[in-house]
Amino acid sequence: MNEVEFRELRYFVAVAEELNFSRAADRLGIAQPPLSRAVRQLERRLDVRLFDRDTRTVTLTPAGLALLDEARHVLTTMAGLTRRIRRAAHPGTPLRVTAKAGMAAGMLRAITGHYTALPGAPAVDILVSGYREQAAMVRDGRADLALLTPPYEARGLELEALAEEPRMAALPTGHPLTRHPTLHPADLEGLPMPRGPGEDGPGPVVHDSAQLLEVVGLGQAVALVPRYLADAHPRPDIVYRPLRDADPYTISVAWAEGNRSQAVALFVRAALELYADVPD
Amino acid sequence: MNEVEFRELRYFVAVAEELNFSRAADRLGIAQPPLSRAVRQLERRLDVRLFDRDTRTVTLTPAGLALLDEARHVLTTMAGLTRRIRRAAHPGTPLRVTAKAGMAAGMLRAITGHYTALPGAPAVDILVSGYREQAAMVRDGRADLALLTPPYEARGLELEALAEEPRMAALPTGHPLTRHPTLHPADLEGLPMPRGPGEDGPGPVVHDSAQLLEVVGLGQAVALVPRYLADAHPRPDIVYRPLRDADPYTISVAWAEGNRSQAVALFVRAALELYADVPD
DNA sequence: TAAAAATACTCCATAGGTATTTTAT
DNA sequence: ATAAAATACCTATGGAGTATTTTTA
Repeated sequence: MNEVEFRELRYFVAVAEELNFSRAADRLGIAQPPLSRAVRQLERRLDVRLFDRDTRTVTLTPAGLALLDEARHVLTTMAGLTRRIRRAAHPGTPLRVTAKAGMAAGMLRAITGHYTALPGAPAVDILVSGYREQAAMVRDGRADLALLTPPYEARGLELEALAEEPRMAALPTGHPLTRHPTLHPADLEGLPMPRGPGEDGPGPVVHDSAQLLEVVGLGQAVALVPRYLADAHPRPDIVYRPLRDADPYTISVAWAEGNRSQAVALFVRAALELYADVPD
Repeated sequence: MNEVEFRELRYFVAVAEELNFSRAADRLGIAQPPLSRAVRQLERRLDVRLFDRDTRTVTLTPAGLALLDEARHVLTTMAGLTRRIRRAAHPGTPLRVTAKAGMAAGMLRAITGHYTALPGAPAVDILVSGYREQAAMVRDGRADLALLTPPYEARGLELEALAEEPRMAALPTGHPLTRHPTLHPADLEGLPMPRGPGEDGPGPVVHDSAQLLEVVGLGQAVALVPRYLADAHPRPDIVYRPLRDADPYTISVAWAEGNRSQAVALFVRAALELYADVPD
């Protein structure tokens, strides 16, 4: 037995995240000594030191850092695979599609309608998902498909572009820039922009588009939003202005790399039939 | 312990490929009963029947078929990860780059020269690889990087486009189509084209570009080849003609998804500095 | 009847637990 | 003095082996 096992990767990731064997063991629900031994065994198998450790501090070696990223990916792939296979076996389970609240309204409803009319198509559950959570939900199998807008991490996903939405600048009413009928991305340079949790930079942190519009309306930031969002949320405290020469949002449908299920393929085909106006 | 383990996937894939527990056990170097039990345990864990089996025949269920593809992918990812981490830990190991014989000559030599001049860049080993084997070599960790031309399976890879090569039609001397100075892809419709091992269709099977040119020269087929190949192999028995409106070959540099090693990043940067004439 | 999977059992390698020691702060 | 990893030792789960039975082409 000289092969790395999943359990060892799970243990390694826990230690790498806690940087403390005792806490990691606690989190894993095992005792500390077996965890120490399992990590040592992994190091032996890979013939690599993954942690520099003394009795007070644990730090990742460069090799450990490289492994951490890849091991996380393997684990989520595995989690997703497990969920998908479990579901695939029980026929009649609805397809789970996730999208941001705002965009889902029109586009996802249209695709779903078109899809469920097809012969042999199962029911569709629409999942609302948190800020920038769609890609992760597809990767780990909580959803079968997602409608995505950038930015997203494409790793572990397969994508098909569906549509391009022009972007609008959202400005607080009365902002000096609102005097211009159209704006250029450079005009917004240096102004505070909202950011998602986890992103860094200046500007207020927002968790969804409602909060984003709120902080713009209060004059705390300006934002770039796709046009569907502007259309769906006319507000007296916000003025939208079209942007010249900004990259449009490309809205894509995504599914887990390697998912060859009939239902997923049908859904993608339905989506492309309705929306495929983007050249490959 | 309710988690699927790596070993179970290996066992499952062996049985799925052999469709015979005894032979699979033999291949795995274990006895048949533990293999049967391991597969049953996997089925219990996934709560899915993977094989329909009686004592005479073993066949994959639809769920099993779906799992096979994904399990293979997880196994090669894991094999690649292991190789990469093992190598990453021993500094000074040369970077392994693979490409087809024909193209490697110019492009890979140029990139390698540019790369090795950089400070901190390790040596580079150039690996020759078999027909359409480059992507697989990167996925399973035998190579760190590859120069690829279509068609290839992008799963598990990250890519950066480097250059576009126009395609030429390779025709046997004296072929009626050689009377036209340029051709259109439609002109070749229906003619026998060489194919790689594993591809199906009419036309002779070839393993490398030398064989490909040979069968063309013998009048057994016509072929589409990138221009560098035409330039490198002028032959009296073959006439090359430019193609109008054919998709060019996009030559890309590829590395394993998630490989964030310094040396790989440097190499990609060196490649892009020399060849990045392709818009993103 | 013969080939192949399942069952029954035995064994032992190893994952995991408890108690203790070592080490660095 | 203390927090945390390593070591020592024990237990038991379950992975693997051998022998045998069951099943069906």
